[in-house]
Formats: sequence, structure tokens, C-alpha cells
Amino acid sequence: MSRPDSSIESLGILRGYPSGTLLFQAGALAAEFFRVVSGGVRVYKTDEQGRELEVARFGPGDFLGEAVAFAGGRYPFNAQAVVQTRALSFNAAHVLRAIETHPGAARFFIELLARKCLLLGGRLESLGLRTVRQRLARYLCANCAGEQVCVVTLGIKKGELARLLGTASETLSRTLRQLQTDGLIEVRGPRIRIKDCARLRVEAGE
Amino acid sequence: MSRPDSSIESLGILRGYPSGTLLFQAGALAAEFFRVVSGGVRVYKTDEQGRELEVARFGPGDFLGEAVAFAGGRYPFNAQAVVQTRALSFNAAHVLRAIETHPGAARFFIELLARKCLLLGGRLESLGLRTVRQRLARYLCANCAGEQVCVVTLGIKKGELARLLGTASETLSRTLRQLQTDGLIEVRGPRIRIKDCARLRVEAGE
DNA sequence: ACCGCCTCTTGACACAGATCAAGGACGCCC
DNA sequence: GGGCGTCCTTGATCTGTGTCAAGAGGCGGT
Repeated sequence: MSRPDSSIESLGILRGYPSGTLLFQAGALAAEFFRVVSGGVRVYKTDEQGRELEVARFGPGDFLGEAVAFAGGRYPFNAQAVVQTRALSFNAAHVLRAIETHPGAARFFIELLARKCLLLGGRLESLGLRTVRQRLARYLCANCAGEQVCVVTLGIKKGELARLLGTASETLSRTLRQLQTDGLIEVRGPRIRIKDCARLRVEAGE
Repeated sequence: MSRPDSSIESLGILRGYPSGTLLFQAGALAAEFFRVVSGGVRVYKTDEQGRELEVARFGPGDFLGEAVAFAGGRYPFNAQAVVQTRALSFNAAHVLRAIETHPGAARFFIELLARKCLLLGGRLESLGLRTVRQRLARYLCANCAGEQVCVVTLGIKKGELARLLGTASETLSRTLRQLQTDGLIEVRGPRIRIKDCARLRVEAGE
């Protein structure tokens, strides 16, 4: 389920993106979409005042930009390589044409888009009716093996995590401390030991 | 582009939903999705404390629930008829099977899902980095003909609009007044005259 | 016309989280 | 080791928005 039809895959052109470069930019016409091969990409939006919201972060195997490319129109967000990244670039029109003759590929992209809708819906819900504390708890739970006691090692900078959670780094810092004071976690740099997974899950609101 | 393949359409079963009844409920297994024929449906989520966020509102011609049904799993939101509503109900597995042999239908659903992703992404951005004032300005602009001066008549109660914008009705009330004080609009009950569309658009942040 | 119900408005207040401003910790390079 | 840049933390303060409480206005029913 994580690989599209190989005849589709062969339509992709492999490209390299040094850390910091943009795969696409908000406002540009969306003719192509991408599949990350190695590295990582963050998708974000900046407002006039420079405040920034990270919509999602993608790693190897993930697709990005496919929704805009299929719908036609302009990218609503920026996509930036966070490390040296390689990605397959697809022309949306070519892929749509190929899909017409490959039912399996159609189904693949339908499920891909459907899952992306669910992802976005989940983030919407988090942002709309959860506090920073709850969102953080949820993030930690999601990245924990589910054991009673486990250690989450952040793969990203705390400032980046803050923007991913839709908050400021200062607030994230304070919230981490608060969870620690409450005996739920123990923070040692980028290493976070979850002392009580069950209780943390309650904090997260399931 | 707004109609699926007729062979797909014929898979739907027409059902009636009195005002207030649920088409589906958060947590239920998603086997089917819907297309509104007449009436209106709001999709929302309630948290433990009773706070509520309206994710989207659908009218005649719109699909809902298709993302969850295609991805498999449980509905993350509730869907409720806001007035007496008729809707076609589709079994997701049947439709997926039909799609395999109808390339046009595949393309239809891909574009449908893609547009839904864009819709959700837009709402995410609004909620994440816009103030209530900006979101309201944006809503008014979107529902205005684009003329220099025009009148928007709210089709929904102000309390409902508030939840759609992700805020409380009291705050909406105050914000409307504020825009009026600033000379951007004139409010007379559910009728809102936009005095300066261009300036309002600036407020909205394009 | 009176009453009850519902929606909307307004005021007072509380609080989460953003912002501003200093440090402090750590790594890296010369 | 000293200096410098980046990231993180902490404190003080400000602001938007939610919440609670009390009317105000409209509308239908009797």
C-alpha cells in the first residue's frame, strides 16, 4: 500500500535539494508533485508579520503537493528541504493520464489523498480545540512505542517542534517544564523520558 | 466536473434526514459516505468540555465522509443535518470496486479529494495564524460578489457562523461591531453591507 | 396584548499563550 | 582556552479570546 504502481513511479524524475532550498513556493502554479526519497521536507506558511505555521513534515516515502497538483491551481504553502534531500518529481497531468489506464494506481492515489484528508482533519481538530499542553502530550504519545516507560528522542529542534504544534518556542519550553513538574515526563535535552504513558494519554484527551 | 460518473451515482441510496439527526457519528466505523441532494449538513467535533468546532458545512451537490470511507477506519467527526435533508448514501467498498473499471470516476474522486485537502489546508492556515477579525473578514469577502459595495445576507445564525469561524458567538458579535466602528461594514441583523471591499480584503490578509 | 423562548448583544473578568527582553548552555572554530 | 553563533530557557508583560452573567430584541402562541 505504500508504493504506487511501478508504471507510475517510472514517471518520476529524481532531483536533489540541498538543505534549505524550496521544492515549491506558495503562490506558484502547481504543475508537479513530489515523493521524498531521502531526507526531509517541511511544509509551512508564513504570514505578513513573519509568524509561521508548519502544516506537516514529510520523510522518505511520503508524497507532497499532490493535492494541489491534482486539483489544479497554486500551491498554498511553501515546501523546504530541512536537510539534503532527494525527491521524485511528477508531472500531475502525466500522472492523471496514466491513472486512466491503471486502476490500481487510481486506487493508490485515492487512498493517499483520503489519508491526507484525515491527517489535515486531525490537525484542524488539535489546533481548534486542544491546548498546547494537550497537543504536546499527543505528540509525545504518538512518538512513543506505547510501553509503560519509554524515551522519545526528538529528531527536530525544539523551535521546529513548537511551530509544528502551532505555538512559540517559549511556550513549548514552559509547557515541557510544566509536564515535568507534574511528574509526567523527564526532559534531558532532546531526550524525553515518559514516566507514565497512560496518564499522558489521558492528558492528550485520548 | 461536479457530477460523478452516472454509473457511480446509481450506486447511491437516497435517504431522508430530519433536521437535527446525525448522518454519522464520531467513532463509528466508516463504511459509507454521502452526497447531499437537498438541505444542509454540518460536520463538527465536540471535546469533553462541550466546546465545539465546526469543520465544514455542506450543501446540495457536496460529498462528505468520503475521505474516511476510502481510507477505512472510524469517522473522526459528527455530521448533522441542519435542516430537513436528503442525501445519497454510498457504500465505499462498492464504489471503490466500480472505480476500478471506470477511469473517469477515478479521476472525479481524485479531484474531489484533492479539493477537500485544499479546503482543509485553508482552514488550518486560518485557524493557525489568523485572528478572528481576519477570519471574519475573509468569510465576508468570500461571500461577497466582489463589487465595490455589496450586501452579504447570512444564511445561518450568527452563533453557527461563530463556530464555523472557530470562535464564540460573543466574540463574533464584538468583532462585527468593531469592523462596523472601523467603517468597513454596516450590520443590520443578518444583512451586512460591505462598504469597502478592497479594504476588507486587506484586513483578511489577501 | 401578554408571555415565554430564543438569539443576539454587552459588560466584567479570567486565562492561555504571544511577545519582548535577558540571560544561559552548548558546540565549533581559530 | 577564548570567542562566537545557535538554540534553549526564564521572567515580565501584553493581548486576544473565552467565559460568565445580565439584559435586549424579536417572534410565535394563546
